[in-house]
Amino acid sequence: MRRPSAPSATRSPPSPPSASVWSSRPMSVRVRFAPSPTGQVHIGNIRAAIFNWLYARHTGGAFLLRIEDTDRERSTPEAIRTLLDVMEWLGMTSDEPPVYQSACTERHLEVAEAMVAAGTAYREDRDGKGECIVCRMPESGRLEFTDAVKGRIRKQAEDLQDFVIVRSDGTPVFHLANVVDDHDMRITHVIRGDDHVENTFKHLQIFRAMGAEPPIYAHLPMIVNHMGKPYSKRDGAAFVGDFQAQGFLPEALFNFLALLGWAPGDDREIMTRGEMVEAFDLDRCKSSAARFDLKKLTWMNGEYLRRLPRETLDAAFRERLAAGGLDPASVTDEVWNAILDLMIPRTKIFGEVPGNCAYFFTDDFAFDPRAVEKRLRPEGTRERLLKVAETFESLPAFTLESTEAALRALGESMATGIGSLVHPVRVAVSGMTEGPGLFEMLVLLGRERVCARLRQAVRMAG
RNA sequence: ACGCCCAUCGUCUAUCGGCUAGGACACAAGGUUUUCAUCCUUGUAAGCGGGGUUCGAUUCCCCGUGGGCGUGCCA
Repeated sequence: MRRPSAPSATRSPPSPPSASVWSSRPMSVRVRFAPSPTGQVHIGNIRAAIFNWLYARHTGGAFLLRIEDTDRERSTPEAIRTLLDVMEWLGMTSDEPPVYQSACTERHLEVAEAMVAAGTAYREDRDGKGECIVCRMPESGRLEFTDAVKGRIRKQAEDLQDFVIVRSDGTPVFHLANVVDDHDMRITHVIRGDDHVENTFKHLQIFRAMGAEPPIYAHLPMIVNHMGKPYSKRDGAAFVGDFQAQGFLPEALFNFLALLGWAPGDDREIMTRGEMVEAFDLDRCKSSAARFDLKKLTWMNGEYLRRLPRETLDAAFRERLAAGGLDPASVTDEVWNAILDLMIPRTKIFGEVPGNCAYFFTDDFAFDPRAVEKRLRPEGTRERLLKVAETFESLPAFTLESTEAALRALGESMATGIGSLVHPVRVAVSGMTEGPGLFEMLVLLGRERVCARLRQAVRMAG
């Protein structure tokens, strides 16, 4: 398949897209994701990969991976590993062995030479750096192509300039390598970012020079940040790895990203892979930029998270707690399961697990300053906390019912109401203002720990 | 500067000339309990401006405006 088809000697202009041998019969779709491994995979790039993947699956075609590793500096084995890992994490693996662009350099140069021989390219010394090879663009007329998502796109030849395809140091430039590889991989649809629309004219010109039928191009709108500006690394989470680290689920990220620039047409949002594959199509893709809404992703992640089987959640909680320096085994199985029951509905991202559950596993948990200020500082809290501790200590049994009854009784006798007890107690034992029902929490922590924490909190109280 | 592309609630989007403009996130209120989350109900909220075409424009055309991209021996 890597065979060079001899570039035709046709002159620059017409070269009608003559029906090639196989174009008369239904050619099966072949798409590719062609990232350059930089060590991180950008969210915009992976979205392009998702659309390629969906299109391949929808049409029953092939999804291929081409690693554009010609930048030897950055394309380290680790960077490539990261890329492959991300692809696998999201469940998108190449249907054929990945093509490494760096292995195709000779072929690229061979095409360039053939273009020079045919007159569709020429050698020139542009800036005294030595001779490079330049591709000839048409000098007049109008160029156009039909983009599968943007429709007809045209440009006057005057607005296009001849461009370098081989540097004076003998290395092929992106445009050449990209096109030759797409050709050799028999790519039928190039689905890529918006930022490549203008390049398409150059690419088409190289295809023409090769005497080959160009693929169909589909340009996806860009993803922009919350400010509406192009999403960059400066925007915080811009890489797939960031989301992975924060504990987002691959299925949720996939679903969310698929909905940026595409919609099934009905009102479905949460969809299975199969549903997305079935509903996906290029002509349902939008052509305007989409903003990345972290809140919606977070919501969607929560939806996916809560549908996970118990064992998966159990394992994920254990893993996250351990990563946060907490020991899940420090509580009994019974308590552990009760904690899960309480915390799962309150979890949207696994990354927040250690922070939200710390007080169950250690006495050395953090106090939210604002919570302390609001619930512990107020006048009289000290006395109330002490009183609660004494009451709890004198209880015959420390249960859901007994603790609640005791606190209510105390609250009524105090005129400040039960709220003036409940809130400070919560902060005293957990360090925060939110969490499971107070009495469930108390019982799980146990009388000893609760009372100790109440007495400790007195020091912070007003 | 020139060229290309884009333009519906705050955000993601539906609408392929008939719209009382639909859904989701977020937000607000209520059901609820001490908080938070979940769940349910309800509510606020949109067609960038100006011209045309048409019986009728969010939908088609033009001009503005705004934004993005491009104009590299970067990818």
